[in-house]
Amino acid sequence: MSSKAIGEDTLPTSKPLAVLVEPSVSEAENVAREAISHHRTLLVVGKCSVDYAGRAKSKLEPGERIVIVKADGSLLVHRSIGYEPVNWMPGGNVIFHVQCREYTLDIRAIRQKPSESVRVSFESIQLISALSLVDVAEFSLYASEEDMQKAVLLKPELLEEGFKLISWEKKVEPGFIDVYGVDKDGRLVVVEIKRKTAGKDSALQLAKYIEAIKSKADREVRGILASPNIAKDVQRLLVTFGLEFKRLDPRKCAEILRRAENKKLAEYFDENPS
Amino acid sequence: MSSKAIGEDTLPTSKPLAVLVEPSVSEAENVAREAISHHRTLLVVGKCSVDYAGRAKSKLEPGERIVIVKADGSLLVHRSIGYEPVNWMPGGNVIFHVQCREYTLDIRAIRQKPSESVRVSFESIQLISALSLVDVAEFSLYASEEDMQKAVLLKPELLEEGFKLISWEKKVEPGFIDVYGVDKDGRLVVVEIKRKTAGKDSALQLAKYIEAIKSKADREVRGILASPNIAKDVQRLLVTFGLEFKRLDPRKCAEILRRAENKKLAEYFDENPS
DNA sequence: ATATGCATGTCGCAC
DNA sequence: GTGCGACGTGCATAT
Repeated sequence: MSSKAIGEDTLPTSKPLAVLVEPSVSEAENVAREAISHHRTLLVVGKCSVDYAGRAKSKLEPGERIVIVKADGSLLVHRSIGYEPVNWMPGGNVIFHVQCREYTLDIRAIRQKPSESVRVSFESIQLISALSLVDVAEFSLYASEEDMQKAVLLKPELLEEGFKLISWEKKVEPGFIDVYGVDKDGRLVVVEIKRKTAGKDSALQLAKYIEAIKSKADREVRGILASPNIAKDVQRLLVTFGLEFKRLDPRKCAEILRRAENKKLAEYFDENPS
Repeated sequence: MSSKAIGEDTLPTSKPLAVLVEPSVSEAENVAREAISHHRTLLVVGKCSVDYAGRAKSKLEPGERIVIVKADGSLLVHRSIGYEPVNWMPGGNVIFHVQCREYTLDIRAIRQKPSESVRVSFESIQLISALSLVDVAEFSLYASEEDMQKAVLLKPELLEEGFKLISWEKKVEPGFIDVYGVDKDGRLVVVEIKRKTAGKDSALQLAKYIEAIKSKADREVRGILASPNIAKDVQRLLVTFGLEFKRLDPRKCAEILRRAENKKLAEYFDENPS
């Protein structure tokens, strides 16, 4: 989970490779050409028009915007309002052409599959900068295991249609069962929840719980391993023990909790401690 | 369709309100606070970490990124690669807090509905700029009427299920029928295509075509007005003449043409000139 | 390679 | 306000 790059703390923050305020288009051309050819990040603020042709066609009359060209070839044109770029090009196999015409600086981005192109034509530039952004940090989007359990308790149908909750954190011989219930056919179900990719230990743990329940209830008991994913070799284990896997998306769980309004939920769980 | 703002050509391009290269966090704080409170555009490049909590949760460890805060309250955090922002806040009812802590500049964006917040914490800043972007230009995304007709000819089901093409640009007394065919029940159908919002003239023209066909064929004839939209008062006219409206999205049409590969399509139409 | 489903989707439009 | 569909959706995953 550690995501610090080696030397990240010891290296000083990068300086901009270039910053020009109100340059001429030809001065800006050099910066733009260098930045794009060396796969740096290019940042341009200026008055420009934009034409797009490909999956559709579009025309944007002159106005002052922020344009970003990234190292991977993605291009963004942002107006003064709006979350979304008004024009763009997703990164990938994108070819750029930087050209200084009479009084304009043109940046063209072209890609195949789908075939489309964007041309940004600057008639004046307020600010241009070439940047060498150092960013190797990890981005993590998550819900905690507790969050995922709460989501399942709130919406048991996340596991399967017709699942009815009996209890949670149920004490059995080997430990605590995350979620316990019955399926639509009346069979007992033991659920083991894992926040991330489930390993062998999860399957083994689940198998033990099931044995514990079976020995007491003397009924058919299903076991469901609910996690975002399972390790490859766990699949065999599931088959061996007759267990099932249910993919559970932590982001989806997080969204469900949001919708249920965490505050009220917390009260509910405080008042009903398993 | 003209979209030039009054005075747009006579006013000089805006100058950046502020541009600071490698400022201290406290210097940057002033710029950020001013820009946000006056609903300007704020542009920051620097080493930052980002935390998001709301519909989901996310954590982004320190790295150098581009951060934009727009006049409408939208916030974007862009890494060195990728079309999409790694973190963001859509514009609208967003409240910002700018705070200079010991050695960091924090920018927090908070909104309700859905309840979520993003905090960007800068530990160093390469470049910060407050901008007053003048941009009143119109953005138009379109397919030509010819494109829309080609799309309908390629995919008649755009009009309705079971529509069979008979001909196009068919000559009748008052002029040319855009598209002519039969519906799934064998009734004749006359289609009038408009690239933009259809006015009364479109409905009247369509009605004339239908009369012309009826007088010759002596069969039931349906009339469909296909366009992105119809003017409010046209609705009454449609009812009066027993005409129908079918919404036709020019962007969708443009995409259909793309998929059909324009080149081959052009050949086809050249070889089959109505 | 294409087909399918999800997204912190966002956004616009009808009800 | 709320729900529904479209998007130059983008993007990942499964086939």
